[in-house]
Amino acid sequence: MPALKPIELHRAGAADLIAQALREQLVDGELRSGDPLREADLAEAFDVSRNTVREALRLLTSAGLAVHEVHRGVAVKSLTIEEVRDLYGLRELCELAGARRAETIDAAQLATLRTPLDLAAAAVVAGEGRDAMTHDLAFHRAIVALACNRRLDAVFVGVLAELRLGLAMMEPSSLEQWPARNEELYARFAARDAAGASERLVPYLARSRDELIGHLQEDRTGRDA
Amino acid sequence: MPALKPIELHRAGAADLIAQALREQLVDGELRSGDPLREADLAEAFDVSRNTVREALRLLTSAGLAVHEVHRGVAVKSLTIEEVRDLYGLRELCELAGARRAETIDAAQLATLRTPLDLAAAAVVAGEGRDAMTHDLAFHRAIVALACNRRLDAVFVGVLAELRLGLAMMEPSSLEQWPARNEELYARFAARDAAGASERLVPYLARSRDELIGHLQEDRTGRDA
DNA sequence: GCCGCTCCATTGTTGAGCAATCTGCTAGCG
DNA sequence: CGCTAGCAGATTGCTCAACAATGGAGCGGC
Repeated sequence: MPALKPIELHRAGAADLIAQALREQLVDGELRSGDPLREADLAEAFDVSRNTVREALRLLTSAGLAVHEVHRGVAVKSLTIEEVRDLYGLRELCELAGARRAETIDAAQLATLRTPLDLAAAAVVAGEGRDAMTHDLAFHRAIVALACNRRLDAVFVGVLAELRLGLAMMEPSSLEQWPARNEELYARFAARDAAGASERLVPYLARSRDELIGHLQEDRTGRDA
Repeated sequence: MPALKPIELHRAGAADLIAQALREQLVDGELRSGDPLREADLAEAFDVSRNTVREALRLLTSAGLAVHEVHRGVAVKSLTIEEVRDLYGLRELCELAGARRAETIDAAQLATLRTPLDLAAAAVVAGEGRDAMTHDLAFHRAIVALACNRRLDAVFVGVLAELRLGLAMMEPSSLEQWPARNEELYARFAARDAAGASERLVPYLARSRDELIGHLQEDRTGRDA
């Protein structure tokens, strides 16, 4: 037999499942920045023991999605403007590393870029803002994946997860423009034009960053008032 | 009163302390790749409950320093050659991001590069290989810090921690050459020559990577025999 | 030799319990 | 009226003991 498949089952324990469930509530916007994550509540909600919840919260905390203050508990992290700037800086490093590989891209890799692009476009047409963002981010993840570095992928996934903390609470203003922008970017990859892809990526990210920062500033002034 | 100090106390819980203790045992080489981390043993050794140990192990695992297989427990991670390659790829991205800032470096930043360099040189003279490596890595951390991106720093610290898993088990072969290499690199920063710094950084890292990979291959063949 | 079985060590998870600490409220004081 | 001290409730930090679930090692039969 040809060695069936070395697939790692990576079975998950309860704590992992709960952490994942909370992550999903984060991207769905059901949990907003600053919301407290009380152990007793979660234990009852998920019908597990408080200890298991604590393990799940440790996972979220070390993933950077929540903050933990001793004797005050865990709360959904709220991003500062400086953190957003740093996250986008790191995001740019990751994506540029992927873009650099555009020169040697092959058909299969191009397809991994194409798929989320089509899904995102469909979601935009359907007016599903949240789905559009999910697939848009998947497109960018595929760009990073071109660098063929799993560790880099892991970092990027973490960065996106944290960014979603902020992105989840804003309606993207220019949703309709995304497909055109992404197509333009995709065309550079299809043409194996690494420099062109990079040149388009940087202002793309800068604009996204400024949009999020602007939103945070609005939110902050609104909160102070 | 002028707002005493906005210092974050960041008090640590028992789990954090244990995780830190284990981290230190890792860099000191007391724990080697593959060593099992049994909950009961650690609970007794640190005189805490098994639950607290579990939390600490979760932290180590999500930091990438240990692996966790359900119902089989936690063990110190052992790096594959591919992972080392990926880690060095990511490390290069981080350090190049710092090197790019060499053009605008000021005297204070230059001093942050100088200090670990001197400490490393002293350790080499004293024949303290482990200390030499610690300070050498601090030098590289200072390079990355030039990028003024805390998130990037955090990623880099994680990368170095994982690399130490491999570095801890080998005696660096060319220890005496380090100071000269580092001085050469430092000179490029002092001269605000970003391009020159990058050009020297890349082969420096490549050599370090190949040394580690070579050591891993030796070890692997040795283990199979 | 190989297959299945049993036993043992270890992990996964629970639930209760208590000390430490934070928070908000109230009472007393100037 | 404003302010501080302190009390009470809520919440977390950590422990302990228990039991189920699982994986691996050893063992006997074929």
